[in-house]
Amino acid sequence: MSTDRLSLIFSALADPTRRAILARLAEGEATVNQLAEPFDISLPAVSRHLKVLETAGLITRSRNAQWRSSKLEAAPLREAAEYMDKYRRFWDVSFSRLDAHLRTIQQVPKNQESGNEHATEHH
Amino acid sequence: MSTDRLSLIFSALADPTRRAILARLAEGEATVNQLAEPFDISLPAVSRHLKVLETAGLITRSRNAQWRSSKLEAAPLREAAEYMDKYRRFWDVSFSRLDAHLRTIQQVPKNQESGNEHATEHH
DNA sequence: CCGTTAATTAACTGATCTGTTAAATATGCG
DNA sequence: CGCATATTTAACAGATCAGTTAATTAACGG
Repeated sequence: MSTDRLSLIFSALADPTRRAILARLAEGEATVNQLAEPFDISLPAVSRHLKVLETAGLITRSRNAQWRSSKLEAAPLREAAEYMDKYRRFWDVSFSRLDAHLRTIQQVPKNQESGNEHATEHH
Repeated sequence: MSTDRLSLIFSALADPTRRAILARLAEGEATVNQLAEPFDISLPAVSRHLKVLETAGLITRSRNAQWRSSKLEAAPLREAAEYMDKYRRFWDVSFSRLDAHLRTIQQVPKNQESGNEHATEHH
């Protein structure tokens, strides 16, 4: 029984259909039928995927008449990102406590417009 | 048929034993027996976990006499982190193109430090 | 060689996953 | 109410998963 949060989150993310559903929800809330539309699988199958995502905390759902709207929830994604961050030093050659510290106090300006700013919050 | 890289990575990470193995490997290479030592499961079970991690690209293995050493590999973790990063705006309230721009030119310091809550990985 | 140690493979089991179709439930509306 | 629409639940099938024990392979060292 792997009922710990991270296991729930990672196994929810392990399915491509569920990741596609999350990607869709990143653009806004949607009903089950709307979410099912791009896929070749039955509605009950989508319903079960949503249940998995809900159990992992990746979505919340509300009812509006006979429609159930799904909404992306951030917390578990953040949790997963924080897990990855523990391993950042293994791939980010420019990552070290010293380097992070320097970036924090110096705020080295970036010429690129890719707002990739994980220097301020984490470590 | 979910043989895509991200699915392999996330399902490898979905198991707490495998995450514990990765955590151990973050401290350095180790043999199968050394990796198996903390767990109550058989050696073949650990061997299979290593196979899963290897298939996901999360470790590589080398042979030294009768010992097989496992080594943590960064690329898949980075890949997973980059996936998460696409959703960063959903949890990081201070994250947006505008906000990143403002931080770049204004140098707003942020010193919030969150404790490392999920340190225990074993089951 | 032979015995020992390290690790994997084989064969099997029970549980969980992903999908199906059919039936059930929930809600709005004429 | 009674029908249509949206969604979930039930029951089932096949695949994959995580574990076991027993057998096998690989390499070293007397």
